[in-house]
Amino acid sequence: MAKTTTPQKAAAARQRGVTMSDVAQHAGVSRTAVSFVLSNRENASISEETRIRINDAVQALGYRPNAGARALASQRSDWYGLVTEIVTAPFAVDIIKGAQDQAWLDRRFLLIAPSDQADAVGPNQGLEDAAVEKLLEQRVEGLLYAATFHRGVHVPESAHEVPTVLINCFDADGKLPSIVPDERAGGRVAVERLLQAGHSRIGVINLDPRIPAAVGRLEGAREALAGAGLELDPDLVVSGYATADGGYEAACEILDRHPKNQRPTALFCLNDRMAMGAYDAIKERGLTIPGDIAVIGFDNQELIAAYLRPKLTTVALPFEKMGALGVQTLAALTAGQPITADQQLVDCPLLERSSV
Amino acid sequence: MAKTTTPQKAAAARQRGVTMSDVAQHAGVSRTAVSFVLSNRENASISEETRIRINDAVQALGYRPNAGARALASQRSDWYGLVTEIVTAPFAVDIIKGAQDQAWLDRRFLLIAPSDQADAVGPNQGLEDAAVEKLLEQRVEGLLYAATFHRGVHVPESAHEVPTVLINCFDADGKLPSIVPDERAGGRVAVERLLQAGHSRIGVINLDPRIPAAVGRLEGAREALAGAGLELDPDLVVSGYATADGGYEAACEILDRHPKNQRPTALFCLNDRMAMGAYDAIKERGLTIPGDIAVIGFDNQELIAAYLRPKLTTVALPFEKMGALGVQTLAALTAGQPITADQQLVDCPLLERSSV
DNA sequence: CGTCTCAAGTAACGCGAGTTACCTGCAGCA
DNA sequence: TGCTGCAGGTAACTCGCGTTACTTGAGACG
Repeated sequence: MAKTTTPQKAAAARQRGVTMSDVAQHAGVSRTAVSFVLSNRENASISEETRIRINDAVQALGYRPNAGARALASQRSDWYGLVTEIVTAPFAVDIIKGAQDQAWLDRRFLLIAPSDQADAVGPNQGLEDAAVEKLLEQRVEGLLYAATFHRGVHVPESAHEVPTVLINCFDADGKLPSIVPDERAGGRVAVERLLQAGHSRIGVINLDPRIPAAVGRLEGAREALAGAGLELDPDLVVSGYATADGGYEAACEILDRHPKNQRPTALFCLNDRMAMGAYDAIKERGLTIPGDIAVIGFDNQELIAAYLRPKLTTVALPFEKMGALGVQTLAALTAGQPITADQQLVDCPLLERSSV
Repeated sequence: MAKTTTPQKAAAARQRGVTMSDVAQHAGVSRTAVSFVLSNRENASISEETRIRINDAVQALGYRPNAGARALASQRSDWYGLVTEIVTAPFAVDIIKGAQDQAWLDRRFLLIAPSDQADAVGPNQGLEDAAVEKLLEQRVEGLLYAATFHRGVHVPESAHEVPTVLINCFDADGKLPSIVPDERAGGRVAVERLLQAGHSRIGVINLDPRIPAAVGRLEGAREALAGAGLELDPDLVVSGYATADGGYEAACEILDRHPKNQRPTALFCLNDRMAMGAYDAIKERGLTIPGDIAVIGFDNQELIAAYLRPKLTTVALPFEKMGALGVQTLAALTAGQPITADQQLVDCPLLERSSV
């Protein structure tokens, strides 16, 4: 914080763009010397005295390196590209946060390009060609692709020109490394929590059974039950739309289908929005949470989970961590690590609140 | 879509970096000619024939311009910097979306730099120096600063070196242009809607009365009432924390404070989270929405408003529009329009759902 | 037939840096 | 004295592209 620059001087100078040559002239040395000092060159022989003179000149003139010129000369850009539909469909924003923070730590820049393929199906699903093309024009050293929900995607050819890592989705063609949530472990931990609370009749409000999240979470639920010597009762599993209304309807069905004494005492909702609807169904019937019926969700959508009454116990999707891990993985790849199609599973931690 | 490049060839070539010179050589012309064709130069005299030859060469080699080099040579970068805490505190994400989309349309790139000043108070509130510095090193042509909630911010010196526009906040020093929601009009439209539905005893669940949002929205509410010859009853205004719990408590107070016949028949909640809590308070008392009590919110936080039962009628904060407008304003400034400290107000539209 | 003009294109410089190869002078050593 | 070696630098080339000034050849015109 030892800036001795007078703001006026510095500002005025910057307007016209202070270059290394200006600094060199001011310090009475060659531009090369300045370059050596600024890039902290190991084996450069610059006396302590001139090093100081140069640094002083930098301060005095308010010199600021030109990142573009540096990239051009050094053939390295310090930039990663992030293609994502998250900007378009604001869910899983924490992926961006995690990636941003990690990139910032690594002194790299994230160029974010929007993709609007969230709901696309068919040949063009996945990365958007135009976005990738634009990013490659910026000479990004690597690409990240982040999806709003866990699924398989197709990646365009050009993305293979630089190291690429998928976040919250995986390569349908099985060539690229990816970072995805460990849905199965998450489902297991959720149901284990319910078992631990003494529940044995557990209802499940399922998602569309074809998506990876549903498959994994349900599988995990089965494992947990099996661990307690129980089986998943098909009568207690109802699928619905992934919305509050869907959850409401599914919960109504589960609750009304059975006589009181065979009714489940706990509901595992495969996402928080459905849990939100389930709350309504339960309350409407004069039942209490968690007294009469315990509820556990999945996703940890803060706006819902933290604001429902009672607050919702849920399994969190590790968005931020996945984002950070994506950047770290990409860093390793750009540093020369061989590219494999590994799928890294990230833990989904249980968030205890008040609904169990 | 008439790409005739064979993927293999193009990809291989790109690896080593196809330059303009390569294209020139392939087409049998000078590099200058290629440059002229690619930049669509008005007064360049290039015959149709060679123009085609050059374009063919571009396709054949899979040439991709180097954005950095272009910026260096032309002294213009096509980049805007967006400094924001939204990445850190994912609210108002639609500002980013709006800005992104607009920038994309304008063929400009948005460099997003995180700031974590959301809750900072004091001298360092506002833009983060480091983020701005980093962006200026990238030679962005302008800066945007976006806040998660409407407030005054302080901007560091260096941000004044390039055109800067504030989104969802305003310059506490009164020097920079800004884009903010028209809170007052929003408050007015909300209460007018309630009046129109026949309500005359309207309760208000207020935010911290010191923040601009509260001031504006309440002012608007007063205007609407005045328009109907009514006044705001201080007994019907309760402030609370901007959370569901805060709204719950405030609603309880308003509802229980008065005998049944003097109880308000409608609640204007100054944000949706508080409305969420108010719902609970109302339902707990065996009252229905909107039958017994109408509720109107503010913010249009989709996850809440669209999933509450009944769905919440609310006034939307025009995040996306503000983002787009920010980029447009910045474009005008970088194009040479004089910089003024204008504060542009953006309309907050009413979103009719089912709670009124 | 000589000159002028214009279409069509090219050579060469500069943008702001990184990087390599080279230069200079002084100390040490035989 | 003459040679070597090294600390302390510098000149010059390069990155990929925009841009200005200049060249060349062919047709028009008097």
